Amino acid sequence: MAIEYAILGLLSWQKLSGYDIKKMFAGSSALYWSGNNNQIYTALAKLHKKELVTREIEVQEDKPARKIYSITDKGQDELGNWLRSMPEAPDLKNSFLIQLAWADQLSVEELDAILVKYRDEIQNHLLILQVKAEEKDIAPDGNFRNAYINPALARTPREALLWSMIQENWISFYQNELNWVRKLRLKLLTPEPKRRR
Amino acid sequence: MAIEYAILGLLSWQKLSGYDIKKMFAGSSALYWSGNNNQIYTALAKLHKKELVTREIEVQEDKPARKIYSITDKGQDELGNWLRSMPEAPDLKNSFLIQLAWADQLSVEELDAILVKYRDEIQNHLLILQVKAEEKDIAPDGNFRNAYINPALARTPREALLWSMIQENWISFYQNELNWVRKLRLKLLTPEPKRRR
DNA sequence: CCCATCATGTAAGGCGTTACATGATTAC
DNA sequence: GTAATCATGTAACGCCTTACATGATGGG
Repeated sequence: MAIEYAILGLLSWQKLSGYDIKKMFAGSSALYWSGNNNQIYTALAKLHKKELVTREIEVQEDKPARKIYSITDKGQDELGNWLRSMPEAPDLKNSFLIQLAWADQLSVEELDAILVKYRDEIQNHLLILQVKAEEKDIAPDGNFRNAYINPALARTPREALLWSMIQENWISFYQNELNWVRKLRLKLLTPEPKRRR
Repeated sequence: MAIEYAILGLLSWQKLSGYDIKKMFAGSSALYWSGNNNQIYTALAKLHKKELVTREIEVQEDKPARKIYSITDKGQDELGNWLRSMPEAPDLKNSFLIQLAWADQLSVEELDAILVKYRDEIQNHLLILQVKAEEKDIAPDGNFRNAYINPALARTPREALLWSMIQENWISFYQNELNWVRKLRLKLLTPEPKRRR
């Protein structure tokens, strides 16, 4: 369901092949789908059947033919309705918190070890994000790589603002997580003193 | 996979029926599974087959019989291994960000309207969380309702700290989200001034 | 020689949700 | 009378991931 709107959104931006979309999904965190997501081919077929997109075949020499998809007016309407519809709350699944819940069974050292591992994991994700955010994503041949949602490629100042705030949302999420681990480790080092009454 | 460990964790805390576990999943945000999750019955069957849990049947008058599950030593070992294993990064799926990405097609009013809806949605979730956090979750009959991961019911000071920090993780996530929307709305009201160089 | 890239797709499996089924009791 | 609670479970569906299949070109 959501993936179809994500694709429609991309196509409202510019015409793309399935392969292009796949690469963009892989290179973006905002689009949360996994790198090698072959769902998009079936999703595109569905969108085509519903007449929300049209497809033209671009034959290339030396390389396989590409199927280039464009959004139709009907598709634009459908997208517009979705954009105006009730936003859903984010869904966050953090299995680490379940791990932590029973971590009192671990020794002080073991507990700190997994906290450090978690911190490093988050730090890594944050770094990757920040590197991507700084990339000027237009390759010399004019192709885009991680162009999706890059503020430098936005069409209006407002769109640039939205896109940079989307990046910031991700960055602040990881930063919030880092602050939280730091605080937790501190508290574990210095157990809470008893309060006077 | 993850659900089995979540159940093992709960059973390492105390013996429970499938129905109990179901209610706890429904009443907790840390355990991210949905309210009417019947997966747990099949998961319990799997755990039983693997001999990670034992089951005893408690016959009741007036009410259907309950199957009470307890963790075995083998189950404890399995849980211990998982607790010490590499934590995974949280996975966050925020379809609202995809909505926002193409929201430049909306009017100023329409855009602000969905931002307000999103803010309210988050605020609601936060409130529910905070209310739950304040509940003293032991009902007069001695049964627990949302007892899972309630710091008041922790067995050691360290466990209480962990559990309260798990709650804080959720609260800070929503608060971070609220700050972000506030900032975005402000920026949309007062478009960015050009910088001097 | 092997691997990566380009480009499309199918098939199978895993995980989670929703709906359905049963059946008694209690509350509005 | 209808709904909710207690308590278990099955079946179907949806979404996503992984693996597999094809087949050419170009680089290390």
